[in-house]
Amino acid sequence: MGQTNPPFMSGVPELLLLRLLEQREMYGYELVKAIKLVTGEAISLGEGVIYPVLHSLERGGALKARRKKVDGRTRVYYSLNAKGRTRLERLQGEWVRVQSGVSAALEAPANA
Amino acid sequence: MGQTNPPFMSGVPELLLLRLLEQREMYGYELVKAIKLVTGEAISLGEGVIYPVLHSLERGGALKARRKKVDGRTRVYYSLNAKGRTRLERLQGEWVRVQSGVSAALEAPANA
DNA sequence: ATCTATACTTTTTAGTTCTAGGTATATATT
DNA sequence: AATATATACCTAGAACTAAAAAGTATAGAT
Repeated sequence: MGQTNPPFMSGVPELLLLRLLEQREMYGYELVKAIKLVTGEAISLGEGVIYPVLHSLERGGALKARRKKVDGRTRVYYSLNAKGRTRLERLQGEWVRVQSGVSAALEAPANA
Repeated sequence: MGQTNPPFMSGVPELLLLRLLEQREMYGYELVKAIKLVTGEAISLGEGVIYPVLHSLERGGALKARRKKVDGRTRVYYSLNAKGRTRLERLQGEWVRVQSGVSAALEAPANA
């Protein structure tokens, strides 16, 4: 008892973050802009979504953080480590599964 | 104030229900099985998800309910009305938008 | 007699995401 | 000089969904 699964469609913000960080290290504010960009404006996640996810991924050992001073401002750059790559693969697999399922439902005339 | 948007990935259970009911009238228990079937087991929504959604859609005027007695058991058949068809179109459009956005993010090498 | 499948329902809990605020520095504008 | 905008971080609280769990009841199979 007490063992609950996360909502079946969740984890997309996380998936997007991990996918971007797989390509190169980035900082939070940069990720906010990047997500809007790569999704063609389709998805827009505010800082209030991004930062908490970054922190929880770091706590969970999926991300490594590195502070860097640039132009007097401090940036926190995040990069994937092994655990993060595993997690990315898992989330990506789940997404493809769900996405395929929904597509099937939408396309199927579903009759003889 | 007080005006909040729904989570950007939500509404998939609703979308699936509406899509199935667009094809023919069905009852709750039937929908539970049908969703598993048409999504190729990718998505499995329990009765605790289906019934509340059906009720709220009915209250909102998107669905019409019709009770029917079959073999001593009572079934509540639901069918789409105009409002439901509009809602289906909107949700489907949203889904396609988000789905495309995520796909773009997953596929993009995103560099020069 | 018991178990499984059908059929509906509601309550509680868990979890994510959204909004809205807050701090602070640098640069551009008026 | 003052103000506005962009950068960059952070968090608390609210809103909302969906999951789990349990409950009622009938029919049919073992």
